[in-house]
Amino acid sequence: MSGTDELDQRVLAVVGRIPPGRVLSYGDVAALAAAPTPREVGQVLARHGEGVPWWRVLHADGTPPAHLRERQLALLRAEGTAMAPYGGAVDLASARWEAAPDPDPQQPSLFDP
DNA sequence: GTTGTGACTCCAT
DNA sequence: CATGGAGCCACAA
Repeated sequence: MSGTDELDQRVLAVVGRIPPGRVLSYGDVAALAAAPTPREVGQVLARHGEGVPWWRVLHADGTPPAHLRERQLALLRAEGTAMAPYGGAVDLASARWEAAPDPDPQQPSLFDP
């Protein structure tokens, strides 16, 4: 079997469960999907991104890739995503999705006073 | 096997 | 704020 296929599935799974109005950076997706590098996330979305909300993934500074800039911003704005004051970028501080690193039912809560 | 390219990110200048 | 370089990994020619 090929690990790359599994990687594709993991990346698509992570992107697929980003809720509307929320976003992640390529680096975030890479970390959550255990991708080797953020670049690979972009490659996966370029190849198989048709079935997932790819527009909820952007650069680490909240700006979308140049070739998708207009379309992606329009989609994000349509979902009510928190935009930066100047527009043209997402306010990551507000819109960044606080995803659980891994929804493990076996994993006890780290917060246990 | 080498080289160029890409939906990345970080750091220095 | 703009540029460049390095680190990074997969893929096509």
